[in-house]
Amino acid sequence: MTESSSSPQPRRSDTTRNAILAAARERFAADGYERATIRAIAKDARIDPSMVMRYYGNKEGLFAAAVSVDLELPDLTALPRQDAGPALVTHFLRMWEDNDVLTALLRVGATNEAGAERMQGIFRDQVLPVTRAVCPDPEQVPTRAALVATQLLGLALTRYVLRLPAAVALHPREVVAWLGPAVQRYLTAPSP
Amino acid sequence: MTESSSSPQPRRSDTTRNAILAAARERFAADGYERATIRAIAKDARIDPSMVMRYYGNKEGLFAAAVSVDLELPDLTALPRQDAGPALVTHFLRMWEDNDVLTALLRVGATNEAGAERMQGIFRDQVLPVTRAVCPDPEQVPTRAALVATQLLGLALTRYVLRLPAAVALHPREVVAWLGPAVQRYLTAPSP
DNA sequence: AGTGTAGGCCAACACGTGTTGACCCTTGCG
DNA sequence: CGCAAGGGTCAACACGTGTTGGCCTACACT
Repeated sequence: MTESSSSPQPRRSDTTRNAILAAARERFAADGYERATIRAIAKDARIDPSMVMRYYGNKEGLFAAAVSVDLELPDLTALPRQDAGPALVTHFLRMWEDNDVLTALLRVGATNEAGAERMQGIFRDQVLPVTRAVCPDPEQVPTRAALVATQLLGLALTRYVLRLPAAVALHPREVVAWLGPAVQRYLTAPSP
Repeated sequence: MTESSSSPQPRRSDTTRNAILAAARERFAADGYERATIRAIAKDARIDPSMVMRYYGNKEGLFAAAVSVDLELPDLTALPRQDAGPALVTHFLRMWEDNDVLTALLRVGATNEAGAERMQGIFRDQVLPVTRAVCPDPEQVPTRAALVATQLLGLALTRYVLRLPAAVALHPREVVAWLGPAVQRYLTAPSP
């Protein structure tokens, strides 16, 4: 029970709110924005659809509340520079494996303009800074970060969204062993 | 009753059919499956929505007819083995730049189960064989093809769907220079 | 010419959606 | 106890969707 951190008193309805958010995350991740209906989410949360509106205003508000992403990216300056790539891949893999939100965001980002913008924001606010810490030439930071995103989001897409069998079958160890060096190269290798 | 199916006479309605398909491709690419409405497609084609049903049965049939993908992958055995990666990247880049269908398919694949299955089919029927021609160990073919897909689809996702500014800004030459070696490594480098 | 058939439009149906407002029930406090 | 306030439900609205069937029109063939 958290009471003094930001919201003064725990409301009696918090469990319902959380149930709604959990159900919303699941359905957005599974179905995307349009096909995840408020009625279905409410049903999952064992609640009336109108409660969703009461608490979150409208569908967009629900999505905004349900999908807030903190990649918790590690501080890459803390380890040897040539380990950054594998470390990033490892972190992403674990993050995606047990986090509906990321799949939801990717699915929605692929169809919904607002979703795409949100992903751009995450890239700008979370990926770029971390890249900046590792990459020598500041001018190359956006390019290199974009290349990294290319590879990591491609992994997420094929493995968690499209579910290409061959991509799903990869053992996490294999993924790190293969993608780690590739990402490392995007981060620190001299421009070709 | 009518003519044979192999090379029938050009029907009077072919221009309409093509207009519908073109409009469908555009809208599916721009909006994804659910938000691309038959009414909107019909309007673009300057036609009544019911014509779409007459010619393609239902929305799913329209999608199936509109999105038929031939990647026209080059024969990688025709060039030096170490050029396969850059050649693949170059080909994909050109393919995506002027082909709505691919973006449409990716968008739909991200939300729609049927779309995802279609992408799996393309991977199986078109990407796997080409990889097989280049990759020495047959047992590794699925893995390596999946890795390639990871990188190439990641590029398409960030550049054409999410439109991350830094990914859009990359000059095609840069893309090839950076991704070419990465793809090459996935194809032919010894397993790590 | 006449006529059958394919091309095309219109209006409507059934349904599912997001959203709303009126109405209960429980809780906590005076 | 009484009673306000918030948590929760019900039924309905307005709208957009995929889809259907009836009707009109213009061409092609005999």
